[in-house]
Amino acid sequence: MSKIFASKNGTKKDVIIKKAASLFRKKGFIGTSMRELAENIGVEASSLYNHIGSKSEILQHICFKVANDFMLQLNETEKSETTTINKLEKLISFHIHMMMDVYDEVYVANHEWKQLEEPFLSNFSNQRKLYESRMIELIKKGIQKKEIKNIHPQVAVFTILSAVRGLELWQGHKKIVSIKEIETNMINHLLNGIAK
Amino acid sequence: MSKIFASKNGTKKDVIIKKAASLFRKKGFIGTSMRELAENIGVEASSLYNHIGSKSEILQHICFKVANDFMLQLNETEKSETTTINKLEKLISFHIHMMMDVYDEVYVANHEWKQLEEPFLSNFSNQRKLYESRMIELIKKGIQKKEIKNIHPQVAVFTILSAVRGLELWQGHKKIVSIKEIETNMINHLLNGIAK
DNA sequence: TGCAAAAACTAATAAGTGTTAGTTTTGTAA
DNA sequence: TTACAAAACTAACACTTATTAGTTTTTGCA
Repeated sequence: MSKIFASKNGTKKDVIIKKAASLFRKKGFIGTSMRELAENIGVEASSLYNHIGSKSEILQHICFKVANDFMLQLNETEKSETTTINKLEKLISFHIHMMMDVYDEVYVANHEWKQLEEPFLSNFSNQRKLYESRMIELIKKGIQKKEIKNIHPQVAVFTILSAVRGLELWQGHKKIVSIKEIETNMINHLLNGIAK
Repeated sequence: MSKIFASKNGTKKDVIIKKAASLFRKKGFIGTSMRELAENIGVEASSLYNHIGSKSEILQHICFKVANDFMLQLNETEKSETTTINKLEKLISFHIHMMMDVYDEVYVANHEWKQLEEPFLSNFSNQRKLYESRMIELIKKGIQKKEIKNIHPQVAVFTILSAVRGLELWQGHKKIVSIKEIETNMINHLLNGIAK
């Protein structure tokens, strides 16, 4: 059944999660009811449970998909043989494109992950901390190699991550300023401030 | 009644709003029930309505108090006769201290303002936009005076605002890294990247 | 065409929501 | 001590919540 449907948009589960991401972003996880989600899909609330286990499971899917994407990119960047500044540039660029391409999902992962239930809450929180500490290590190496000024690595990482996270504020301004322009300006701003 | 109480912590309304800010930050505006808030204060939910008009009114108080504080500081900074870089430094410093001193309130204003009802929602949204555009003007003048590189002012403002907003991530790390250290590092990072 | 499975439906559950009405307790000042 | 007002209480309202059970419809394949 519905194979054509599936080949276009993925399984119905995928459709539900996609729509949920959009609603969770706009109204929050708690602020979005299963009835509202169902109505947006064109189905009764109870029918959703033929495809998903619970409301919380939807949030898990969204958050861990995003976390996984960022982790994979970090793995790849760490492996690549290039300068530290170049690695940071790659990471920042990836953040920017994720924020633009899968805005709803990234936003929800950033804002609603605290609504996850255990053990997912701890798991997600640990992944975030791990991501941060690996970026800190990256900067430390850059300082050792004298590519980067003698700054406080942790503060630098938080500043960079916060700045790119704030790209969510750009939603609605995308027509006025091109993504490319945002990208080059932000990378310059954030890396000129620390590069030697 | 309770005049001693009042002189210490302000009116009972103030106590309610303070506790609400703490809960709203941890569990979100919708995620916090009036019963839960009441229990945290040591009272029945209905008793809260002797001091506040509605749940929504609490959120209004929090959001507009914060917005007002930032606006006042911006007014003062604009008036002060100093370099543009110095003005930006002042503003960034103010953001950092607000985030550290009234963390709950600033966090709630940043994350939960979308739950405001009209006309407060529009009012708040307009204040944010006004704040941004006045910072953009500041940077434009800095470029004219050749104090600042020829960057995209809007991107720079968003980058700075996002970075300082991200200071909320520092909650819990405050003991490890001193505020002063965070402050000087962030200001250098954010201003070295754009100063000529 | 008939069968089995997938996915929709209706109806109900138990719990929780903000808020109000009406009443009782508490604290202050005369 | 009495009177008044502030602020607490109990109980209830009318809804909304996520989720389940049981049933019917729809679908794809043999």
